[in-house]
Amino acid sequence: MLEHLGSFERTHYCGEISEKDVGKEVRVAGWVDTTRDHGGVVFTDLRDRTGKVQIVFSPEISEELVEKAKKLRHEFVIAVKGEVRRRPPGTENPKLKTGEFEIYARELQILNRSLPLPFPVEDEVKVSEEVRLKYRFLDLRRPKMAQNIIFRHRMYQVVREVFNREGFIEIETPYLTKSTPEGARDFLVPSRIYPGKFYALPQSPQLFKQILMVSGFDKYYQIARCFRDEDLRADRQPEFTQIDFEMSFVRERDVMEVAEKVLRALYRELLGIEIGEIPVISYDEAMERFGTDRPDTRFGLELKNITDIAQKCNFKVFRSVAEKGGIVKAINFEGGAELSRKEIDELTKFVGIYGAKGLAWIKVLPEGKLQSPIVKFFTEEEINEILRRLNAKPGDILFFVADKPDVVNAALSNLRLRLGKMAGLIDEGKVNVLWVVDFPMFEWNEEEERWEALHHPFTSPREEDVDKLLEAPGEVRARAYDMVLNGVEIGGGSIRIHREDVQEKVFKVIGLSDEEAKERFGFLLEALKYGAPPHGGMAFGLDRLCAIMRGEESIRDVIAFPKTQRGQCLLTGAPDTVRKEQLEELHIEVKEGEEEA
RNA sequence: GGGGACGUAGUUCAGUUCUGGUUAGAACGCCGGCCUGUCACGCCGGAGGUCGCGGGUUCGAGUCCCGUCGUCCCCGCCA
Repeated sequence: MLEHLGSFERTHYCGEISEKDVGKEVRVAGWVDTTRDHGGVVFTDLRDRTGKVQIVFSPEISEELVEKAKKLRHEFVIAVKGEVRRRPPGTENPKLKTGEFEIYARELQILNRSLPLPFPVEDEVKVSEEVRLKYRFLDLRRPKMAQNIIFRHRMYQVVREVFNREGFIEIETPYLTKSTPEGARDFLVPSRIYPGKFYALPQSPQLFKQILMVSGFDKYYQIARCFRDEDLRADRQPEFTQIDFEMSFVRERDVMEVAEKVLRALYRELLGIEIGEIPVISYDEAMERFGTDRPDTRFGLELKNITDIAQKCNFKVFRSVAEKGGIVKAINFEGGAELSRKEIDELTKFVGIYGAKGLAWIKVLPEGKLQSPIVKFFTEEEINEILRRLNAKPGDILFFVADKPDVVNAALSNLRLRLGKMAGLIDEGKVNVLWVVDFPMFEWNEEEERWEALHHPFTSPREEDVDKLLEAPGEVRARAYDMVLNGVEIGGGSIRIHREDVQEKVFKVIGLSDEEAKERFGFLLEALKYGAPPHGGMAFGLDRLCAIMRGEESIRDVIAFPKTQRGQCLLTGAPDTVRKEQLEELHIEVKEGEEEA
């Protein structure tokens, strides 16, 4: 039954049949989307990656041909030779790009069959992700998914165009490299030649690109795969792609300008959107106003600090928090006074996820009266100052969280997002980009009782802070910058340390002994001794950016073959056990009872 | 490591708790037949189920209990 391609040569893609082809003989090939058998005439929608076109099999051409066409089923692979005709008046299909035309088939080759499908190949498919991932080859035939993947391809091209035009050199860095402590868990690759030794897959090309600067390449870029063995989320995969670049003899602004060029080109050329001036705000300001270093500034509902009032008030919950170094912040959910007790309870539960022990509230009723479980603890002056500071009007509800700063900020920044969504305050059409700068260099890790690099330990401190590195690490500011798009961190970078003495100091602050530093990063320290130029760079998260630009919720929908939340590839079944001989060659023994069936 | 939602034909779901009871339904898809302008074609007929898996309670379990596996969302984690 199946036929060979023979001398068939495709002349057109399905989705590209147009006015100029009318009357011409064309040859198309693809997958059978649907067939409609009318007894006499048979209609088939033929699909390839460009779209669909209707094929007509008519008994007026050949009874035999129609009989053959009746055998077509979903996703059969066929090649068709026929004449493009304008459809008879009244039978045009406005839903199809090619809906004014159709191909009158003269020849039909059935090249392959398909089993009945586990799910229909169409955009509005309501099927579990589990099934989609198992049959990813079918999922990727769905026009929306195919377009996502093609869009991603076009992103690579635009990115390369910009960097090439700006004089950057594309260089590949190794995937088999050295494990580095600090940061995420590494994926390890055992060495066959060196028993007991391991390569690590890179968490980023960071160290290699810095070394390339020392080598004098001056401007480097790469669309690089990165690997991190951490738990997954909707926006996190164990392997992901970065648009990575690095430049020598630059300051923050130079790097940021290149990044802006890349982002602007992507939006202009792929979506026809011009991105305007990109504002810059400090980390401190972002934390104060939004409670996060990646604020979504498409809407208001900003946080207000009332710790000073809390310190003096008679509400013990607030006051004791303030006295212990905690803070109290509040948010005015305008027009929210109609929230029910149940809804408030739900929001209380919601902030609990982020560690908040409670959610205090004050309703300003339409007639101006206050309703709240906590007003009785405050003087009239204090209440008036709170209302003034939050710009509260009748009909509003104020929410308060008191706790350690990170808990308050996490709880309220997430509450802000939730309320913004709930009230429909977020304009999904907006493209809101901003820079966050002036990050602290270090963060105190309470569990490990040591300072940690907030960005990474190769980030340069500000010149004027270098002297404070050892005495007051908490006050040191980093020369780092993050790019935030609609509340998503899409990229980040920094001016790096190019002096060995400064790099050693930073290692010391984060508790890395000289020996350890040498052991793990000796090659970097060594390189810094041989004429390392001042340099800096940045990396964009390509998957996230692609997902945002395509309006997808999950980066899995812009990755051809993603992993599940437990890190499995449902298509191939990875990870999987390997043969005993393979393990032996690698000098690896799996502990008894820890093997999965 | 923790919290939550879900798991029943190929697929999406109903049935599941309060209230366990003979033969587990629907839609789409699939198979067969009819139909010359459909495009979510239409009409007639048919097949298709280890109710995720294991154990328990019971005269009797899709339904109740315990465990386990899987998918998704979140917290921790992700320099």
